[in-house]
Parts: sequence; C-alpha cells; structure tokens
Amino acid sequence: MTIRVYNTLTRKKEEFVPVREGKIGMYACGPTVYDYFHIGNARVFIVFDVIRRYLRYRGYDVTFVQNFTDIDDKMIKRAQELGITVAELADRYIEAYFQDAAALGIEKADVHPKATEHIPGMIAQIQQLMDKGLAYEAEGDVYFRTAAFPDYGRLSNQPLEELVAGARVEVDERKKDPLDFALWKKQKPGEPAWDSPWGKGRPGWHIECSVMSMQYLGETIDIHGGGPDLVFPHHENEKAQGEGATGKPFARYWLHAGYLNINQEKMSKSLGNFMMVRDIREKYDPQAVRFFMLSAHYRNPVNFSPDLLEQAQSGLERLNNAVYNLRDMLYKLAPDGTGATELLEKLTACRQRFIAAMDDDFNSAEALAVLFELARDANIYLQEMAPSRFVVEKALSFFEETGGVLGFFADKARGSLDAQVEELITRREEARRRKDWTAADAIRDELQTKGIVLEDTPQGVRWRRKA
RNA sequence: GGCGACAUAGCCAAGUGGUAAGGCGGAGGACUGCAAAUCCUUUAUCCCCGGUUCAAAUCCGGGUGUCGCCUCCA
Repeated sequence: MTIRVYNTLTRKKEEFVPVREGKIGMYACGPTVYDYFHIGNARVFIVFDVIRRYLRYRGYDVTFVQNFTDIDDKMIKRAQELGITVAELADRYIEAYFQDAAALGIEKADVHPKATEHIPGMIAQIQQLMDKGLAYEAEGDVYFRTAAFPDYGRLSNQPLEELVAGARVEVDERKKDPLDFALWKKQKPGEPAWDSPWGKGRPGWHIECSVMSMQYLGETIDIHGGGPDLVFPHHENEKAQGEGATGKPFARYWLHAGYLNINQEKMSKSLGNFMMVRDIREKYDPQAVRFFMLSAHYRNPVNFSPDLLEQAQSGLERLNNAVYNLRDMLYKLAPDGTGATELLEKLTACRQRFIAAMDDDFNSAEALAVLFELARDANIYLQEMAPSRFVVEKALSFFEETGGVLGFFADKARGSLDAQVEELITRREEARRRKDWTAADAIRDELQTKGIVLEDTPQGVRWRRKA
C-alpha cells in the first residue's frame, strides 16, 4: 500500500514518493509571533502534526521544520505599541506558542528556526537571484523579477495577466512589474535592520521560508505546507525564489489545509470574531479542539463554534472512556496466556482500515470512525464475565498505537489516588454492603466534587478523573 | 473579471459507479439500589433539472445556493 496525497501544485492526488528513500523532509510555515495564535492557525498546526506523526508511524525518518517569523511589519508595529523590542516581543509569543501548542498535543518540530537568525543565508540567496537576473535593486529595496520566472503562477494556478488585472495592491513606482515582490526592504527610521550589499534593511517575508527550508532540508524538500491563504502569494513566491536560485524543484508536494470559519464566516479582525487558542483553553479541553480538527478532512472548510466543540468533546469522551475502561480492566486482571477471540480479529482488521484511511490523503475522519467501531467492540468485550488480560492488552495497545498517530490517549499512567480518596472509596464500599445508600451516595457526591467519578461494575468499583 | 472549494439525517461528518461509515443529540429498551459507564433498537434515498449506464450520492451538462483566493490574514 502506498500513501497518496493531494498536491496543490498538480491539483490531484498523487502517490507519495520521497526524494530519498525512507527519508522525508517536511516544512510547514509557522506563526508570526506578534500575538497568541488563533484557532485557524491551530488547525494548520494540528494537521501537520498529525501528518508528521503518521509518516513516522509508516516507517519514514521524518525531519520536520516549522519556522517562526520574528521580523516583519506586524512585529515592528506591535513591538512599538507595547513599548518593547521586536526581539522581546518574539520571545514572549514564541514561549506562548509552545505552551498553547503543547496543550493541543502538538509535538515540537525537529527544528524551529527563526528568521532573524538566518539573515546571512537570505542575503546569499538574494545575491544568487540577482546574479541570475531574477532580482533587481531599486533605491535600497530588492525585488524579485517575476517576469523572468516563466513558471510564476503555476502553484496558485493563476495566469499572470489575471494576477495583474486582479491586483488590488497599489502600484509601487519602484517595482518594474506590479507582481514583483520584495526580497529585501530598506530600513525605515526606527526599524531593526541588518547590513547587506544593498544597505541596511531587512528581509522580505517570503525569502525567509525559502532559505530556512533549504538550509535544513536541502534544495528539494518533500512536503511543503501551510494555511490555505499562503498558496498565493507566499508559497508561489517561495517556489519562485527557491527554484530561481537552484534550478531544481523546490518542493515535491504542496499541502494546504482548508479554512476554518466562524459562524460560516472567515475569521477577521474587522468582524471581531478572532478566537485565540489561549482563550479557548480556559473554557474547553484543548484535546477536544484537537479532536474537532481531526473529525473532518483537513482540506475541507470547517465551521467552528462552541456548540460544535462540545459535540467534539462528547465524542472524544466516548473514546477516552473506552481506553479508561481497558486500562482499568488491565489493572484488575492477572496475566494469562493467549486469548483467542473475535476481538483479536477485529483488531487486525481495524488496524488495516486505519492505515488505509490515513494512506488516503490523511483521512483522519475515517480513521476516527475506525476507532469508534473498535471502541464499541472493546466495550462489549469488557462486559464478558472473564475477559482475558492478553486480549485487553492487545486492544489497549491498538488505541495507544493509533492514538499516538492522532495525538490522543497520551496519559498512560493510570494515576494514583491519595490516601484520603482511597479511604473514601473503601468506606463507600462498606456502606454499599450495608445497603446504606444514603451514605454511599454522599461519598460518591463528595468525590465528584473532587473530580473523581465512580462507576460500579461487575468486577468492582472503577474510578476515573473527570476531564 | 480570473481561479477555486463546498452542498449527504436535528447537528457534525466519511464515502467518488453497485442500492448510504462513524460521531453528537433525540426517542425507546437492557443493566444498576440509584447513578455513571456500557450495550441493544430507532432517527437520510445524498440541493434541483436533464443525460450516460444494467446500475449514480458517486460520471457528464445545465441550474440554484454558500464560501474563499486573486491585499506580507493560517
């Protein structure tokens, strides 16, 4: 079986074949760290986190790079507003990024390069482009000469004439062509700047990603991805820069997530409907956010609302309960030999279906459906009077394996109860034996307030922590 | 004007030729001292109109509707 991915460049699903056998270089455009990241960013980060985990699960040696844009107009403006330096602003929100990302179960990339630490490489690439006639200087700025790059517009599938006709951007007199974009920007008073052959200034946005991806992953990377609105101009420009400089394909597969809307509308400052992960975290389980994102195919547009998040929360709880119940049973059973049951056969079938779903352009929605089906089978199995520890263990490892790909069921430790809680549970059991339901229920209620849920099963009392 | 996406049950959402996965919610039932968790049953002919085909949610044509990109927004 092979993995198939939808490639924005060719606008169809293709068989995935990396440049070097067994190894994958993957780059996703990261946040500009001038604020907390929003729920739309979160979708992209989660999607690429899962893609990366899945490719690793399929046996590839994956190197994943995600940058931080720590110098640009927005950074400068925000730093001025806050009365701090651009570097201080970056530090603040990079730290916030890692906190929010961790809450969402997003693993750190192998490398998180910052633009400001790669200025010499950018200058070198700009120089390369100038040497090839693909860039020109104009009053301290440097622009990419799009007319000299015939492939320009191919990624976004836009004929050049149309790009020009549709251009709403005001014409900059210094550009030779409205489509030309800045590689280097001359310093304005008060702005951070670096020395360059063209005077003091700073890099354009697009050049940083070209340079950082090539530095860490080589001239041709396997997967380059990001948010949907990066197709044009950002990725189109990156591609032009990288291919202009090397003459080689910049990326084999371009992957883009779909939009995340709020109330059927795009998130935008003017509508005032920006939702930050930082705020959502205070009210909802961030794991539910993750589940929500994976419950639809990554390329489809999705709508986001608190109501939908609660639906997701309920769905995730069902899966979590299945895993809790398996773990609890494992804890209660003594080791045994092998157990031969239908459930073992279903495990094998479900594993195959999970892989088939994810192989098909990372169809996490279908993959989740497989987990739900197995959850039901496992729950049924747990109702047997004498389940086999061997089988329970196998079922549990299925969830841990697939959960490892999707980023769920991470807290393997069953956890322990403090002595006081243990004592309460014991006292409740005694009360139940006496049929003193009032006392038993009082204890159960008390534990509830401590976040401990008790469930009575044929095999004895079971407890779990409320999420 | 150019380019594109989407339209499946109350809600979310897979499925791209063979007679509709899964989840949330609802209803009924089982289990339980009561719960919780769980299980069982139930809840759709896939926007409309044509066409191709033995057979279409799935392909083709035409509509309608929603959304997006073409602005250094993920």
